[in-house]
Amino acid sequence: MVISGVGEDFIRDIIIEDLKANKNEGRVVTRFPPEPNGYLHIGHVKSISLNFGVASEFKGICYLRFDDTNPTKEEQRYIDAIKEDVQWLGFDWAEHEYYASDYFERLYGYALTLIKEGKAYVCDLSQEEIREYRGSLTESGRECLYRSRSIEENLSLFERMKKGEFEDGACVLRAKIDMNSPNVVMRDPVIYRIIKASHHRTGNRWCIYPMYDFAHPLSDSIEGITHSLCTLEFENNRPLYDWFLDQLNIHHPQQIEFARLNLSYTVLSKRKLLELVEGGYVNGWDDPRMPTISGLRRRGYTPQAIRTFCERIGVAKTNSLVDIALLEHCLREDLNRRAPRVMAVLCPLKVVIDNYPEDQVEELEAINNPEDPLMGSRLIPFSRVLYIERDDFREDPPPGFFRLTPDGEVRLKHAYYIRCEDVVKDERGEVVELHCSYDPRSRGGWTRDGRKVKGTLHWVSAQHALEAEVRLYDRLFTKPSPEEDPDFKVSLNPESLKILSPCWVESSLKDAPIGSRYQFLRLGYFCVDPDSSDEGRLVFNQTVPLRDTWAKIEKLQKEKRRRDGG
RNA sequence: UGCCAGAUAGUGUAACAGGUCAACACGCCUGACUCUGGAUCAGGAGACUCCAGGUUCGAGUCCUGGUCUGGCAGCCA
Repeated sequence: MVISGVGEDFIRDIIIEDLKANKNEGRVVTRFPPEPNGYLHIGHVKSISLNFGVASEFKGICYLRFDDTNPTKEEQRYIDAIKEDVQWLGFDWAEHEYYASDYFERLYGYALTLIKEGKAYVCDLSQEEIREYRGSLTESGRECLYRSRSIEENLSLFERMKKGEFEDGACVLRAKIDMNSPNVVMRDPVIYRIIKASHHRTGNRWCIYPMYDFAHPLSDSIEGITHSLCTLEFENNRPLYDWFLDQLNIHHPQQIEFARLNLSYTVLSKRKLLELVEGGYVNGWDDPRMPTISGLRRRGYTPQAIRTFCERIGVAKTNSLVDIALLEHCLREDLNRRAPRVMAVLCPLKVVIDNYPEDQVEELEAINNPEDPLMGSRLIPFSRVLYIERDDFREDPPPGFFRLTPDGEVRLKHAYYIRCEDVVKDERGEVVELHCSYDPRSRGGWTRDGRKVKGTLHWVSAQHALEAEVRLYDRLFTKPSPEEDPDFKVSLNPESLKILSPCWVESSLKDAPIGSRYQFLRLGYFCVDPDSSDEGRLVFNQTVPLRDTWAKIEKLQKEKRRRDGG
């Protein structure tokens, strides 16, 4: 029952203690309760992973419950998207798909019980008046005269609310608790409001809807939840959560709060993500730059990488900001194992092998994944005209550069050693073509003479290569915590998307299915974007670049030069 | 001048009911290896555990008092 290795946290500690004490007869029941008013993002995965993880570790069960108590904000399409995302992540709620709206009748009954016991009343105060009467953080509130209405009157009024006799906002049902409570949440909170709007599941059956504070604990109780895990901002609401359950004297789950995930260089709030979508700052909820599940999926993230990440960040009560580098590390770790290697040239530079026969084509063997021999190998065509990466040639190489240079020799991966013999430039002095010679003895990328050739380049045969569009992504924001600005959009990264075209990829990618992931050798991981078409249009998304030691060295060199240069 | 919560290397988490040199991961730095400057491997730097007192043979862990940070005044969740 105790988890091996990592995965211990204060919540699991509590559950272990509860189990020892035989609380809940040894059952562990959790739930993931999204409101269907937006798309899931990686912050939600922390909660999903916790709830489903805890349940499975303790031989319990986790439900998926839609918290759909506000018809003005919720939509069926969000429910569909949420289900797809949770499923894609690999979590299984089996037949336990529940809706708070399924409990509306029972919740209404509980409200009647409270009224009958003199613990709830209908209040006619306007929204502004309620706010005034509530007092402030430092001053206690005041009781209004509606608070002393008779039970009969409350019953009849509430009935009329339900029947639709009043307009939206005309009155509300409130719990009668304590207007002087130091906790503002307890100052007679609203538990039912009138909303004459069609609900995505109950249609027009109801015109009164329960508030979260009322619906949530009762839904948890109805379902027999044992541990109700939620984020820190609900800490203040816990006394109210407990109050309803105590007053109604029904099954009482334990609410436990943990810190939500914050990730550097992005925002994780539905409201802000919606703003990015609606403001056209990104191309929809599934834009590969978005931290939404659908965005990450389109970007090429694997469910496993995301789940591993959520396990490694741990669960605690301190507000924290997790370095996105950890997410990227988990991603690379997973992709390194599973992604087949292929060759692709993003910024092409033409290379002509002068001593290679004009119309000869050779098929060379290339291993698909050195991390996994079982993935086998494939044949790739080699011919006289090739493309290599522009960055892989320097006419005037900086120290430590061991790629192609005038008169220098490098290895073409899986192919031959080549030597640069001539550099062709256009009228502006731009290098447009390289003339090289190859060493026939080095076929396969190796010679017996013990020659040391340090640089190895990826390449693609010009006549065989497929044209592709490649989309490069960078962090969405330029600051680690964009939310610290009054307008988080000021630190949006203007270079978060770069479109490269034409790029050239090896011919084996011809029928690569949408979503399939590859390592473009020496460049990074890429996946096929849905914008690709059957007619041969190929679009790749950069999922994450490979660690690039040379880029780091060169950056340091440049910085040093700038400093020394004064 | 309210209530609640939190504070451990750059970042995130540990340290089991006070007891080996405060651990692990990411990141960073070295080096080895390598047909990916990838991966892998080996090593290293980095924390007076928010502060000040106290209890104790012994405190990150307990007590007292501070400081700082976060949350709360929707008919949102």
